[in-house]
Parts: sequence; structure tokens; C-alpha cells
Amino acid sequence: MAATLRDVARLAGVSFRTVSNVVNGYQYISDTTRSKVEAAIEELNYRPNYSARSLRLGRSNLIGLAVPALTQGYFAELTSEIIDTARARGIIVLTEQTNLSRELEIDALQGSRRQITDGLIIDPIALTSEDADQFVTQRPVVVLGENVFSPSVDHVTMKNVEAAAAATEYLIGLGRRRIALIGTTSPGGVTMGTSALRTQGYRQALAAHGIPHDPVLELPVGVWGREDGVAAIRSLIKAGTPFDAVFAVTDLLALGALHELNAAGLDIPDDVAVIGFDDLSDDVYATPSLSSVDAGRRSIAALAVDTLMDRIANPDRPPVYREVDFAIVERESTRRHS
Amino acid sequence: MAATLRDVARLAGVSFRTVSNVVNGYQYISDTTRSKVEAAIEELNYRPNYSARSLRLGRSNLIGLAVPALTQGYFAELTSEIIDTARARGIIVLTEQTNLSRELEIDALQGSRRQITDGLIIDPIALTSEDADQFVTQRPVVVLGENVFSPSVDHVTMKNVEAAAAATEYLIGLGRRRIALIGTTSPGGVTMGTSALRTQGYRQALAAHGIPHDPVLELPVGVWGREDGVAAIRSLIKAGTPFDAVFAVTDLLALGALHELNAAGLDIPDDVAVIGFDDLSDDVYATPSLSSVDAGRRSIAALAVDTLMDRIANPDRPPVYREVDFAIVERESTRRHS
DNA sequence: GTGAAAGCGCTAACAC
DNA sequence: GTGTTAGCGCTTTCAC
Repeated sequence: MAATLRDVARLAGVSFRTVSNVVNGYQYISDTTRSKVEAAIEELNYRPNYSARSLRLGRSNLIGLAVPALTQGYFAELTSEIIDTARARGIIVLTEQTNLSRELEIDALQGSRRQITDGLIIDPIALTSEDADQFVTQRPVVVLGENVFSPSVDHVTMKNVEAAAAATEYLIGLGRRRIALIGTTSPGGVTMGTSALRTQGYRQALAAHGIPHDPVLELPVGVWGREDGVAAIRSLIKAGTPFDAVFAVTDLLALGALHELNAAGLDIPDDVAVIGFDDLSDDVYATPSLSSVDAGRRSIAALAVDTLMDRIANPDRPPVYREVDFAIVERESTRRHS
Repeated sequence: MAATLRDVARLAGVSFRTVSNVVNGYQYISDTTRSKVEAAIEELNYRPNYSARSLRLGRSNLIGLAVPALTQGYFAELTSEIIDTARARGIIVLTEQTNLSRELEIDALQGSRRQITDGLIIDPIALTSEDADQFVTQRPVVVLGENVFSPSVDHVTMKNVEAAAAATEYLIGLGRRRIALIGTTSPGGVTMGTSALRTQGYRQALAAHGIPHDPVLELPVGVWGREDGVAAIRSLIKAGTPFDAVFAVTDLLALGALHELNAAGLDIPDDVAVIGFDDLSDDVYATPSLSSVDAGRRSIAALAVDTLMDRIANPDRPPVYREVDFAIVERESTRRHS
């Protein structure tokens, strides 16, 4: 059996309250007492019992993180960054995957595991703003992405419209006029919100430059996997639609597109320039390397954790809506040959 | 404040022991009582307090998972599979990243967060078998990979030597004789164990076919990122070493190699056939798609969770060493043109 | 600076 | 089938 505070106190010859004080770094303890206690802790290899501490404090230092799938590069990187940020704050992250399922997202928000954690960071895909009340829960929630807006909850997100417009303008600046959009909203498709915003940015940029908007160039996809990028390019080529650039609303789609453009024998970027969205670390190793929009994932990770911790400490403050900055990252898939 | 068992009991007009019985699915309760209690639970939106339950039971239903980095595809997929397997068993996973750091691996094993979880699954990279006693801890540990063997602890791992030999033999069967090995052990390199075993398999296969073993074809790397695969091919080409195939000890290295071979204008697989190791889902979307060794990651995830749960339930059973099966997955990077 | 004691919410042994 | 009670290990108010 593991040693308890009492065991340590007995060995050190002090009251067990004193041991608790030492463990919690309480100030006014004589040096001799402190070192006696520390020696006893060392000898018994004492570790505080977190369940007891949590029960007493009503706080576990655990937070939940609910993302669609760790196998998607964006979420693997986001999760990695959130775990590291949390660790630096003394917080432990309990990750779960919602697999694009409405049920699992509701379970993440409402299920009994919420009880274990002090708060939750969630990136909802299947839920929409119509489900806004699902997000109003006993314990703090920070919502990522813009598929959902729930007025009484904290949000941390990216500037989707502006960033998508910037990517499109960048392609226009390269002289491209027939810019395909892969991953626009589709009637039954998931990720409506994000997709809609990036589509909006794309159209805004075209309009701003007087480029007519051709519906044939806007390709909806099922989900956001590489295979969907492949399929989009395939359908474009099959239909014989001319195009000289591709803006994919996510890097996975862009990587799939790259693969299929290569397979079709097209030159990138001479025949078709390609830019994605998310700035995954994989982009550098694509053939050719993939230009992308860095939408601020690293900032989002840090801001999400800090916003959640702040809300836990301060439950009554008004909800915040925070957006992080973006940047275009230029690589071979759009670079002019020099 | 959240409702407690007592609140529910008061509302339902029963003793709070009865409520506990209902919550825990105890058998002998009258249907009327049960439904009264359930109505009260519903009305108060009661959720059991896990800290209290854990404190009482000495068991949290939380397990730790320590992997090098979620940004590495293999570990993202492994983690994803472990989380899902655990969830199906009612267990929650608390993931941390050890970043190839010896200190962080020791912290995962010995640190105070061990206290929160019932057990730990760890894939050590920086620690070696010389650190075997670090793995002997109060609470159950399951060790993944073969960088470490600690005799009194459970292990779940893959058949590295056999799988690497099979990959090499497969290339030999394709008529290749100058097979480069990317990711062999290097004096100061990490992941010595895994690397050494796969190198051993490679050499065994060559020897079995009477192919002389050329040290120039064995390329050590720093870590196992795509950039290291790029560097390995670059050095090979720069040195003018002839080669007609590449076996990379991990897919990330192989994907980097693919990228650099493409950049050098070599035809894959005609000039150089490439096979990796791990069967990441990315492999399908590489250009060309990457052949690989499926070393049994999915089985490892399930087996690791089950072995840990079994050990938690049964702390005194003898330690086990379990190996899962592998398979060669053929794709374009090694396929003969038809 | 240290000690005694209450109680966080729950489970389970023990009565009835 | 239901009620009473002890106690898991800890933090913290209140004394001294």
C-alpha cells in the first residue's frame, strides 16, 4: 500500500498537518522540521493521493479535450500543442475523439466524464449553432472552430474569412484566374461552418478583383480526408473544366489534390498552383512542397488553455470570443520558377 | 453546486444508500423505488463524483499513455487506437508526450501523475534496458517497443527482426541487390533498440540470399523525421553509391526518401524501389504510394490496453511478453509496372 | 509554528 | 430490500 500523510508524519515525528504544510509549500515552517519531513517523504516514497485532494478541493487539475480524430494531422498537432501548454501550467489533458459523430460530441459535453475534469476544450464538427444550448454546462467549456456559436460560452478561433480571402488573393496575384475551390459546403456535408466561411472568403476575393464566380469550380467534398481531395481533382479533370489553381480549404484535401494532379501528369505550379489551409508539418515534404495558410494553430492551442484556466478561476466573467492571426506560407506548389 | 447522492435521496424520499445502489446497478431494488430514484437523478441532473468514488475504491479508471510525440504519424494512430479501445472498456486515457527525452520518460514512470492513474502504457525511446529498474513501480506498467526490456514488467511488441527480414526479402524477390537501409543504428542515435533489430533483420535476409553486406548502404539517421529520410538519400546520391532499392526502418524516413528521390529525378520503383515500416495511413497518398510493413499497430493498441487492465485486476500474475503478427503491404513504390 | 477535528462524496460491511 | 455508519486521504478552520 502507498504511504499516506499519516505514515510520513509518524516517521518524521510531527503532526500530519505539518506534513501537509510541507507538501503544499506553506511558508512558516522551521528548516529542521521541513528537512525531517522531506527525509521521511523520500524514505517512504510518498506521493499525495490526487483523488483525495480533488475531492477536498473540488478541483482535479484535469481538463478534457475533444477533437474529431487524432489521425487527422491538424488535430494531432493541435492536441500535441494543447497537451504541452497544459503541462507547462501543471494541468493534465484527457483526450477523446468524437469521430465526426453528433452523439459523441454531445457525450463529450454532457456525459459523465465531464465530472472528472475541471473544464473542456472542444472542437465540434457535427454540432451546429442550433445546438447552442448543449454547450451551456455546469463546468467551463471553450469552443474551438466556427461550426458553432453559443453566446454564453468562450470561443477561440481563427479568422477564416480573411485568411481564405488572403489565400485566394495570393493566387490571383500569381496571375491565376480559374481558381478551383476544394471543400466548399455541400448540402449534407459535415464541417459546414468552417467550409462556409472559407468559401465566403474565396468569393469575396474573386469579387474584389472582378473575377466572375464560376460554380463549376466550387467542389463540395464528403469529409476532409486526402481521398476527398483526390476525388475532387478527378471529377474536375473528368468534366474537362479548365483551371489553373486550386485552393483547398484544408491541407489534407490539398495533399490529396497534389497526389492526383501529379498522377494526371500536370505540372505544379506551372499548370496548376495549389495552396492549402492549416500549415501542417507534412506540407514541407509533399511533392512538391505545399503552400498553405498558417491560420494560427499554435496560438489557438495556448489561448484555448489559458482561456479555459481563466474561466475556471473566474466563472462569472463575461464570455469572450477570441480570434488569432494568420499568415500565408509560400512553398513550391505556388512558387514561380526562378 | 452539483447535486450529491444525499440530494437525490432527499428528493426521492429514500435513504442515500438506495440511491447508490441504483447508480451502481445493484439488483434487488423494487421497480417503484428505482424509478422514483431515476426521476430524482434526472430532475437534479445528478452525476456521480469521480474523485470521491476513486478515493473510496482506490481505482480511477484512468490510465496513462506516454508516447514520444503525437505529431509523429505512427504515434498519433497508435494513440487514437488506444483511446478508442480504452473507451470501449470504460477507461479514460490521459496522454502525455515524452519528446525523446530521458527525463520526461522517467517522469512519466515515476512522477506524481502516476498517482492519478491505475496504470501506464509507455513507449520508451530514450531509456534503455540498462534503466530496467525505472520500470518497476508501485502501479502496473505495460512497455511497448523493444528499446527496453525489463524482466518483471509486461511487454507488448512487434516482430521487428522477422518483419524487417521479410521486407528485405520482398525487395530481393523483386530482383534488387543494392538495397539501402535508412535508419540503421548510429552511435549517438536514439531508438537504438528498434533500429538495431530492424537492421539485424535486414542483414539476416541479405545473408540468407548470399548477398554481400555493404556498409556503405547502411545509413544512420539522427531522429526519425521525414527530413532525416531526405538527408539520407541526399548523402547516398552525393557519395555516388549505386543502389536500386531502399528499405527505411520507418515510414516517415521512407516518405522523406520518396520526396528526395523524386526531386533527384529518379523513377520509383524502376530505378529505386522503396519500402517503409509501420503502414501509416499517409502511405496511400504519397507520390507514388508507399509500400510498407504493417507491423501490427492495431493489434498492439488493443493488446496493450487489455494487458494493462488484466494486470490491474491481477497484480501478481507473472509478467508477459507478447508479440503481434506483421504483413507486407504492397503499393506503387515497389510494384512492377503491369 | 504545530495539533485536533471536521468533512469533501462515495462505497460497502453490517444491521434489520 | 432499505437504513446506519465507518472511513478512503486530504485540506483547512480553529485553537494553542
